[in-house]
Amino acid sequence: MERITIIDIAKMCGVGVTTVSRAINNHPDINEETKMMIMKVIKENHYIPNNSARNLKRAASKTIAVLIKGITNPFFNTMIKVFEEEIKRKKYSFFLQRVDENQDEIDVAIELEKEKRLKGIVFLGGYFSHSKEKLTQLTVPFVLSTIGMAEDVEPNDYSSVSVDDFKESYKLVDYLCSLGHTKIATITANLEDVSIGKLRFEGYKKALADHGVDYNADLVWHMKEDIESYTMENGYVVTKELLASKEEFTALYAISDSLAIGACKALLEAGKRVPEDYSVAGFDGLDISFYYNPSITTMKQPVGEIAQETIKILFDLINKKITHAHKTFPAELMVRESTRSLL
Amino acid sequence: MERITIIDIAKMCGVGVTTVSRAINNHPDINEETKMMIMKVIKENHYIPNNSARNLKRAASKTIAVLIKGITNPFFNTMIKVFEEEIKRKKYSFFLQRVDENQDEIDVAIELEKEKRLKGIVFLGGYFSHSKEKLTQLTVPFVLSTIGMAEDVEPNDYSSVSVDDFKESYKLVDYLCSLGHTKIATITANLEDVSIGKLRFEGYKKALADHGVDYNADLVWHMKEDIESYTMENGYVVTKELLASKEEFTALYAISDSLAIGACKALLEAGKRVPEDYSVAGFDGLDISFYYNPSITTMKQPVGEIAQETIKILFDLINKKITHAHKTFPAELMVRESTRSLL
DNA sequence: TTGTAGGCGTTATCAG
DNA sequence: CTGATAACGCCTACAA
Repeated sequence: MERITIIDIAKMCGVGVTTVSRAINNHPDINEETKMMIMKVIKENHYIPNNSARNLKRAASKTIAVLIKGITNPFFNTMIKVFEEEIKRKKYSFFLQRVDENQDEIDVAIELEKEKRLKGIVFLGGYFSHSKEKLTQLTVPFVLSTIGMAEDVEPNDYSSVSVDDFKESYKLVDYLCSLGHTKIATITANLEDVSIGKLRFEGYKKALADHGVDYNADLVWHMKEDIESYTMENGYVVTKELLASKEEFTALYAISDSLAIGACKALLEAGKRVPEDYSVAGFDGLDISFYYNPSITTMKQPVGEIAQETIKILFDLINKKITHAHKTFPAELMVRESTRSLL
Repeated sequence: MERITIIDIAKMCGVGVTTVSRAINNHPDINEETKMMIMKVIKENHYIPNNSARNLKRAASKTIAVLIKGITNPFFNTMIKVFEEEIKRKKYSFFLQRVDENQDEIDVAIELEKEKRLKGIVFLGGYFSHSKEKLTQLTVPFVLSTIGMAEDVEPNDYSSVSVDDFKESYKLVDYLCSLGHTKIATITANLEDVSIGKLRFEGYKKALADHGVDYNADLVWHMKEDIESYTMENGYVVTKELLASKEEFTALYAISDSLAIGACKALLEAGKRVPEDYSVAGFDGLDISFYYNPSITTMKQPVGEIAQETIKILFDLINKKITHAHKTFPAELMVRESTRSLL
């Protein structure tokens, strides 16, 4: 099968390559009729321009890439949809790239920026702890969406949109305390975690402290390293161990809804009732937290708004209206069936 | 910020571009020392080769693309992971591309094939009804994984791996009947559906017929068009309508687990018990079907095996061991808490 | 409105 | 082992 190129089309049409190029790219300087004719020939011969060649030649394309780390996260789907809509509305094209858990997203971004002549980048998920030097290798505007940042990164070096994980986590545990719970177990990230896992855990500790509840390390359980993190399975397994430990508790705070659901399952399987025997709360506000039985009390992240604001900031950056921006949205406490008052 | 190219690197190293190229691509014909030196300069200057230029020049790359339609489907994640592992194990690189619901996957594939010089393609999800003419525009091997095919497409024109949706759906409904259920409502696809939705529905009808149960159109409910299909929300809304209709039934078969969960929620909210008042069954075998309360009886698709076989066939195609192949895996009936016997 | 020719950054060829 | 140089397929001055 011969590769058919723009030159072939030009020959078939008896015109120059320029004209064909113009027909393809909706260039104004072209006769409508010849354009029609060319397009017809193109269709008939199933000619498709080679993107590599285009990108190579083009000085800049109007495309925005979204790099997503940990495609597992269920609420990314919603965000991606919003990104796509907003980007298309601005007449830019949209490119989604998954980046592996153990890949450096900045490296991927740099490569992609050159390859596709990107106008902007959105980083979704994962954890950022790159040096300023690395960050400045990115020559196009970028925004971090729902991403944990290392504390030592200069806020002036990047833009971000997210929820205040510390504060919102605090609110949730505060709510649990206000229901009279004092023995609140938690399923949280590993100790080395420095991202949202840590923030949510800090919120937990602070809330307990503010309620005069002594911190009890025996109530703190970490996700299993050998199971994918933040999954139902992880919550399930950890909760089984928690139960087996005979440690007393009246409420369980899992730092994600998926963990919470796994926890509920483990509780229910052990013949316990939720919330009669144990209150359970999650975090994120996934759809399933509503559909689960019992429905799960959680902090709902305003994913749509986060996504929208991300794009807004990105375009402000592109249009040089701003040099950087940080926006945090409040999460919403969804009080549902899985928690009850002890008072 | 100046774009730095291979030529710049060559100059800085005092060597020719060829040598630099060799260093980058691990070509054997190069002195280890000069290679070291060049790599060092590359690192220091953060030089990154331009992929567009590479793809343009390269005759063929060793990359396999996976085109996925409807990223929403939760079990695709598992499959993607397997694809990635298997492809990397074969020393090929892996490229994942999402294709929009209303985009023609073949068009995307053709474009990508040229751009990236693909060696093979996996199509995941969606529905296929392309003409032979269209299919043959694809000059590289491809395999359809978990995809519904129109009946009029020549099996010799493509390869596929999936579950027999008709047969497995039949088995599930057969099981429901064997529990003594005769009034089995179903939440299914729209009438125009010609893909897995139709197949599963046909399986439902056949099973009823074989058990001598009269087909009752009033028990057949279709997903809402204005809500994303196969979602919990869709199952939830439809089931509310079903309940409001006062139509009598003892079991509900939703053609996906997500629909089934939405259905359960609607039932539970209405004060009904599952399975005491209504048995509920789903299809797919998602993780959540196990974690839900009650756990959902379902047909579990062997997603890992399907993914593995997909890659195996793809490489057989690439190595010209075969010209096409079709493989169907059996699904596994998972009898769980959401269904009960009437006998 | 149309065509010619040069170059985008790499890799492959082929001669040193 | 190394280095010019010609493609790869397209876009875009510039000239016609």
